[in-house]
Amino acid sequence: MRSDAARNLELVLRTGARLLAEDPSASIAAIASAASVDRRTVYRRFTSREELLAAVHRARYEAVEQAIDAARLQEAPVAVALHLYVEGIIAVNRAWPVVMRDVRADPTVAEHRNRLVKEVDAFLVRAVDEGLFRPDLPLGWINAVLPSLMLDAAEGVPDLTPARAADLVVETLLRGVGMSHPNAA
Amino acid sequence: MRSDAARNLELVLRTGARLLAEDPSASIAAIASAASVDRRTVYRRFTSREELLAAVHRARYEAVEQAIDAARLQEAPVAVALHLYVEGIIAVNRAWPVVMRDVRADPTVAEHRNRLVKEVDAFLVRAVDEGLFRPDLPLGWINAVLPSLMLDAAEGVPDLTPARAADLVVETLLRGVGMSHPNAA
DNA sequence: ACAAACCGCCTCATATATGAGACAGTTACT
DNA sequence: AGTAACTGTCTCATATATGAGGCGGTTTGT
Repeated sequence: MRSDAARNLELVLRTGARLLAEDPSASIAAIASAASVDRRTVYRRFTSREELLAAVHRARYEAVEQAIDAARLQEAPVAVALHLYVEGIIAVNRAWPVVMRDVRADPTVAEHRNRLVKEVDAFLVRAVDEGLFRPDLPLGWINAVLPSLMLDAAEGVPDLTPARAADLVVETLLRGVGMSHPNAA
Repeated sequence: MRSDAARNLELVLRTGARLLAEDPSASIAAIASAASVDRRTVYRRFTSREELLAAVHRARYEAVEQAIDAARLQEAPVAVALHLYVEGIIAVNRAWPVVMRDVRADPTVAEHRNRLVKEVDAFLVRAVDEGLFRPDLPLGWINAVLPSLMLDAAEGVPDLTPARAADLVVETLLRGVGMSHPNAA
């Protein structure tokens, strides 16, 4: 592939992620226009709209995979792994702000996603076993709350660096935002 | 309005909320079909698609308003008000599962929403003042986290009643899901 | 039972998004 | 400099969603 083509491809993917996050039904024309590229250029690279969507999701999940690998979810101490994971995902959420909703679209993407979800699930179980999380809560609860918090940190407090935002997420997750706990006062 | 027309209207609104939550670009035809009603019936009641969307959002925010009023955010003790508010919103999220994203659509709806947001903001400030929440966090953080948690509680743990789900949200919000705090063990 | 309201179904017009073909002009590598 | 790759533009076909008019039949309220 020629270098300018590669640049355009990257640009289309990133612009697509951004626009689709704001409006999941953004048209190819709108994406192309926002990327300062002709609509036809997009259609030359991706045969169909679905293909572009799949490519954007793929880009995102590759970034997620890198973050997961870097967090060493199975080997590192749980507290460390948790922080690394959260920080990585916050960065990914900012770089690839794709909506999580219609993930079931492409089968390859779904499979990729399921593999990563399984890894995180295993980590959460380990975190409970090793006493980081309370075991008396519905298992699905932490699983639901953690991604929400990471999304809030990515979008809700954009001034914070990923590292500081991760501090906030982990602290909120583990101890909450209430006043009365040992480390307060 | 005739009674059967009222029933159909209600049905369309509820079905619309459900479908639009799953897929914000759901067509009028899809909504009508899911509501076992002809497409033309919808268009008779709502001149345009925007109008239907606005009506659905209006229905949701009226329910939110009821929940806020019932919580007595300014008079009741903060802990009580918080719990009542959370429980009410969880119920609303289940009854009117509208996406929060494109709220900026209709001006009347946006205005309505802003008024409610302001009320909740004031309550959160009071909660900090009265020592329920830690004051050393970005003000926007609790504001971002609370709605996410209420959404997670509505969708992520559907088996729990609104009251039990509210317990979970409040406890998670105030003390987190970590192991080491005074009430554990 | 009767009049009005309402619904379902047909049809039509319009707008917008998708996808592809062809070709001239420009840009990148060797 | 020359070749291959790439892009922009124009055009066309197709599909789908929106919105509205009209009409016969059904349901509701009195």
